[in-house]
Amino acid sequence: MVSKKQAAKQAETRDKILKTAEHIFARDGYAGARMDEIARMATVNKAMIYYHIGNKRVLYAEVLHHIFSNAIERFQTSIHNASTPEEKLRQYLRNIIQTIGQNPGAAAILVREQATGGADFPDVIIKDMSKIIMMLVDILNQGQRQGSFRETNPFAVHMLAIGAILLTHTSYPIRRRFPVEPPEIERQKKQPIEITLKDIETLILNAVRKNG
Amino acid sequence: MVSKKQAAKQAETRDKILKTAEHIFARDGYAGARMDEIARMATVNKAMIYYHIGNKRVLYAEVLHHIFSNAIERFQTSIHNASTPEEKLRQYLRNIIQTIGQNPGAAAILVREQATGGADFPDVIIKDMSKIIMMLVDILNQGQRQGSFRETNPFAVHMLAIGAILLTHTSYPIRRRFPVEPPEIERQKKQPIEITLKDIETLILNAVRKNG
Amino acid sequence: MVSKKQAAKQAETRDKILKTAEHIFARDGYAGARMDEIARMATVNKAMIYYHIGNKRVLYAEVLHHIFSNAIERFQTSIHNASTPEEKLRQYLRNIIQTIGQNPGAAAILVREQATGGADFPDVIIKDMSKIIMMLVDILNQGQRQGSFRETNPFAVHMLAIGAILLTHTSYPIRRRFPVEPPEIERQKKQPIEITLKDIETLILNAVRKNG
Amino acid sequence: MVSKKQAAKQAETRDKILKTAEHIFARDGYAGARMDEIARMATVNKAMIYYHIGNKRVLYAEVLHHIFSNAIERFQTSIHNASTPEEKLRQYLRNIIQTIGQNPGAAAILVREQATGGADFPDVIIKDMSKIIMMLVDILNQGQRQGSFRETNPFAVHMLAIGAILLTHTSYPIRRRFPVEPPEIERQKKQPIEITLKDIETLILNAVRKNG
DNA sequence: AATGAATGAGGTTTCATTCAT
DNA sequence: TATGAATGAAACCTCATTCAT
Repeated sequence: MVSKKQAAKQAETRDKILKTAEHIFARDGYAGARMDEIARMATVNKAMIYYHIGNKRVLYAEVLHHIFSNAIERFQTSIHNASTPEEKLRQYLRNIIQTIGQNPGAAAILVREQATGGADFPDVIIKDMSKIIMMLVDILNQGQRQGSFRETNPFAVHMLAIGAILLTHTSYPIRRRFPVEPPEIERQKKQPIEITLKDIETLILNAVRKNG
Repeated sequence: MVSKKQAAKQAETRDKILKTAEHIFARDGYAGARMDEIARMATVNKAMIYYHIGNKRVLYAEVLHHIFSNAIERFQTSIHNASTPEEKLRQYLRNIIQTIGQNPGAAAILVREQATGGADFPDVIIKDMSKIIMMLVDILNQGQRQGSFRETNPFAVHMLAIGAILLTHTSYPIRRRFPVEPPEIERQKKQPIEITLKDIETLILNAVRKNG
Repeated sequence: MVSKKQAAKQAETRDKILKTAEHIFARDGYAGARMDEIARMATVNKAMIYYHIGNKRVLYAEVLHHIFSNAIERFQTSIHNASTPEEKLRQYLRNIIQTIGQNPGAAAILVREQATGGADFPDVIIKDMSKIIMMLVDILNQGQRQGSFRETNPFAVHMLAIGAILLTHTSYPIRRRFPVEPPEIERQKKQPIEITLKDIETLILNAVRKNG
Repeated sequence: MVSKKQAAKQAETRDKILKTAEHIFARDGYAGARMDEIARMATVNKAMIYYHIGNKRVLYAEVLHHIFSNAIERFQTSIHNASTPEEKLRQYLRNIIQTIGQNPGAAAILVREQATGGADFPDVIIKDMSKIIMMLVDILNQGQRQGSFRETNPFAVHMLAIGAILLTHTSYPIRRRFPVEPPEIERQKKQPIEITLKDIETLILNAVRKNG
């Protein structure tokens, strides 16, 4: 007999834990994260993590899952609405940018995972990522057939997009430390992340389109 | 009075440690790496790491330094030989590709460090990275003035280049796990890393050139 | 919601650790003491020391604090009850003797700390020691004004008292190894610690009183 | 065939090691002392300590021996020159004071050793200390028979003398940290060690003499 | 005699996980 | 459910001692 109130509270606790865990995993990586700190920051007893979720690995998987299930869902919708391949590609890139932007910590976790060779990536997620690439393949193919896109290697385009977006996010704090000289460059250096991302979008479109 | 033999052996030991450490840090990250394993894999007594180099943090810093001082040096040379801005940019990209390709583990470490916000990055290295960007700025400016390049945001171009190259390297193991359907895509998926990188190079050139 | 039983057990664990630590620190000194042994002798998991108290330094400081706060409290009470300065001085000495006698290990720790120049002594304790000296100063002054005590240097008297008492305690095991000749001396050598202390008390009174 | 020069240099090295070791052992105690630091401070290769002297225990024993053989020798001479028991006692106390004063570090080591129960004290030294007590016994007996001294417990007198002198030396740094109030006491607190020792001498004489 | 390198045992501390209440 | 206490494995680091040159 679990009352609704209890169920709600339980869900809330679970959520608090996951959100905190995402933050810590993003900051410290899997090995660097401490169950103690996660519990403390979530104002939850350490044993409760084990009770509600499971051990460190499970918690990590859950965090990944949480990030992705949230993200991919929102992702797949808005592309069909676009008409031309160019518009679709633009939509596609904006989706990725938005998705990553809305999940603070997600970028860092993703990037780290890549570095590990993704040994900890659950298959579900791999499958989801694969779907995303296939969507890109479709868009590029369509554009090629219509004559508006060049012939390109979709994996290379994918690397370009994801790599640049992730790096832009994760390198942001470092970038501010760069010493640069001419004042005009200094201004560009300080520009907000969104502008850089917008320019990346344009560059990728230029790279793919037949002639700008 | 230290014999030459001893001095040589000492350098060798130091080197063995650093090389092994680079490998392990790349694979497991800072927190995940184990001093024990580094010592074992380097076939060196654990205490020797502390004797020759220092504690874990120092070892890590040394590894970073080793990677960068090796890399950046090789880097800055070959660009002046190129004549046209396009050729220079190509040279520039190939240099980055080569440099990262020749330092196994460097990519993973770099990428992780980004994820941390680079808190552990020594200033020297930041300065070096800055120099690399400034080189890119010069090349892009020159191309613009000559009318062969579009007007671009150099930071965005930098993110595109470094992000894509790093991701291509670090994601290589994951990529092989992608399930993809049409056999022609499957073939592309399996293509060696060098081909993807070549295609990335082309894409970036396209993105920057006025009209391909 | 912590049950009373748990709270009691917690206090008990803390106490067990502190008591054992006092013993070990007294026997082996700070550097010589082993956290392992303290844990084993206290029948407590090693990590519990860190959980309940802290690292080795903190444990040591806690032990010092424990000794002193226990001691000084009991100390300051009984002197006011005495009437004549002579009686007060006697009371004072007996208090010190008792206090040190009741804290096995305290003497050794104190003595060692002196040898270090007390670098590790918390200020609180220094202050407490200072209070004790000031009490002695008062007693001696009062006796002088009344004409029953000689004019003396209170610091010298303090050294005499504390030095002799501490040494009597700490040197007890060594003393038994002294080879002495005439049987009557041998008998004195073997006398229990309390008799020596009593005689020290008398000697100090004689040293201070105007004429025995 | 060892040349004289070599022998001299060897002795010099030995001496440097012993002197440094005395200093370090005095400061850090046996367990706290580090062979590394001793070697470094003596500007001697670590292995040389083992070559010239032996392992840590042996080094420590050697330091103790060095302190005592130097000290006790000088000690036993000058007492016979005195005529009255009172003069002899004064002579005796001054000898102890001087001996301890001239061996910086000796006091600290001695005091620590007492705290350990002197487990590491060689028998030779115990015997020497015994001789010193017997000298005191003789002086006190003589004085009693002549009617100038009270009947006293020689062990108690010995504790008084040694305890106070050692404590005065070892506690000197701590004493300066005592907060004391009336300016006249403050002045006394700051007085040099020699004055306190002189006053201790007087106090002990008063304690033993029949009527001051 | 002298040096720098090496060794191995052991010391302090941390941390994921579980237990008792 | 929730808490503080407990556990044991292992991680980092140190240090006395020895070796090779």
